[in-house]
Amino acid sequence: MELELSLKEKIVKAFMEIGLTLSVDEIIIEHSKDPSHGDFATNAALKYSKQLGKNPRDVAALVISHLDMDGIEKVEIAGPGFINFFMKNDSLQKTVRKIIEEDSNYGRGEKKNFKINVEFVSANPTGDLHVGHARGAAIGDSICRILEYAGYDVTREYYINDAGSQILHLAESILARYREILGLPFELPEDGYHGEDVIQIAKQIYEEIGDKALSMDDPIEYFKLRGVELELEKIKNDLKAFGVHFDVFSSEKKIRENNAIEKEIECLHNYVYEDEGALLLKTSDFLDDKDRVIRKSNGEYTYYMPDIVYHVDKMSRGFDQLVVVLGADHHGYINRMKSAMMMHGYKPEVYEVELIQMVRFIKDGKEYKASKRTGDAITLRDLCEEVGVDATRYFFVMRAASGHLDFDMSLAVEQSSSNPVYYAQYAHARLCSVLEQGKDIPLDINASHLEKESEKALLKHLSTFANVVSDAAKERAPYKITNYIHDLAELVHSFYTECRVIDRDNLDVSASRLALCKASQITIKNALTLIGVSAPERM
RNA sequence: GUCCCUGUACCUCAGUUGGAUAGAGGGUUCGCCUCCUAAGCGAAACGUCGCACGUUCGAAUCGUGUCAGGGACGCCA
Repeated sequence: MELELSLKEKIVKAFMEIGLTLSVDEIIIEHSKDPSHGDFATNAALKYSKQLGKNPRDVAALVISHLDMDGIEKVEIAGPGFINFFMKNDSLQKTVRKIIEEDSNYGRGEKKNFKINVEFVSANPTGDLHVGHARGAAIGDSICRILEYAGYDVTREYYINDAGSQILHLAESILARYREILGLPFELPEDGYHGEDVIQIAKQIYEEIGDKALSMDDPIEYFKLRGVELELEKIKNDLKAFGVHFDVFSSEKKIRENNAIEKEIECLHNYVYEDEGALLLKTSDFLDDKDRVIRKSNGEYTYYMPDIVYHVDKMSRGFDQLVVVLGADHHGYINRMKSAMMMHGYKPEVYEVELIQMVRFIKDGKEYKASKRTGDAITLRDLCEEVGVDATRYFFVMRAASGHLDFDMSLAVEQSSSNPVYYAQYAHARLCSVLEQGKDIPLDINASHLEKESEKALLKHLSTFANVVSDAAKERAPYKITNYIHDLAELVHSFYTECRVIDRDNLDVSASRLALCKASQITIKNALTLIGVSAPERM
């Protein structure tokens, strides 16, 4: 069993015996930074002394007198009433066996039977994915990996806006380029897409069908369809190269079929009213500061309307929770959608938005704006080529999503300790190398010969992995994983420097240290996998 | 004007949901390879946690006010 959890249960039990019922979640275990404060500490005596009507130090003494000391070396009361726990070595050492036995499942949470739909990227299929999408992809995908690992059922979903006016502009732009290829007079639409990719798509369509589009009844409809397909194909390829896949692609066009929008309006009729020829939804009855237009006076629906249908559809597919990763400019949109969900009787919490803040690129100390190749905004493909997938993913998730991110491109390609990606990967490669060289020595999975401070510090950190995963999942915070990875790599490097692992004259110690190496290697790899970064065996 | 986010070392950011002497990386300075990967380790310097009250045993963390920066507020998506 998890070291911390069993400790929490012991504390709960002790409190129960002195007359206070607590749940395990209410107990906070801290990892002491100062070794003289023990391995773990709790503030529970301070926190609940008032409820017991005693002073904190007395409560601490009482708790200790009722504490099950199995696995605990000694306990101290410190300061105003902290309880410090000094664990027996063997209880820490048990984590080594646990990690090696569970291997690639170490840190995995129990099945929660809780279905979460995570929608991310959802870029319009009208061009390449740019930086904003890239960070959304890295964070969204990492959140999914972490949630799955923590035991949730996760569906990764991409919403394709394939019905709006921007798709019309795309089709018109492709048609213009198509006519250009055929040597016919053409005119690029003002709101069109003027990029190189549109020319490529026109070329491909010409290769597929020759000049047949000219004789079609409705060539625009064809170009819409094929254009979206081809743009989407490129997006999928870029995402695949970035290590991101989706379970479900939902199409706005499909959502609009079968009068679904009209039915939805009928369903919401209690909250719909007309004003100056437009149709509005009374979102201000809920969380919004004003009502929102759902159908313009010219009869067209605003984007908001199919979005409502789409999210109601998601809920009808049986999810307990919807998570949507959006750019920070969509901030005003959240309460609008929550309001619509509430009209359907859902709690507002089921619709949860993770806002992604802007990324600023720094190169050679200066802000860096444009892509080398196209002169336009930096694309996901540019990043994969210039910086590489591992570094890009690591950098994108290493800060809280809600914060602005400075992406130092010079640092990201640097192969040194300054670069956090290589720092972590190097730790993994080093461990692999040692394990390879000591492969003839049988591992001591009881890790019975670990005494040094650096060994114990490493062990302690390894034992907290599952807690970190669970926390990162609840908070939708992949950066907590990168923080964990960094700390782990640091401890590994310290241990490696202080402790000679392979020592043919001292095989007992070597066997224990190799087991510790194996456990560390597994944990680093599992953690890196959670953010989609590779764990190389050699560097 | 209304609402949201941010304010911690020279720079970029953590800070375990209110805990013990506020941390890490970059940058700067110094030391460490005859030995498992020096893509590494160790040490030094760097702080009014924007500011002021309040809540309590205890505040970077919670509340109120205030200052500064960014963003959102369309019959756009």
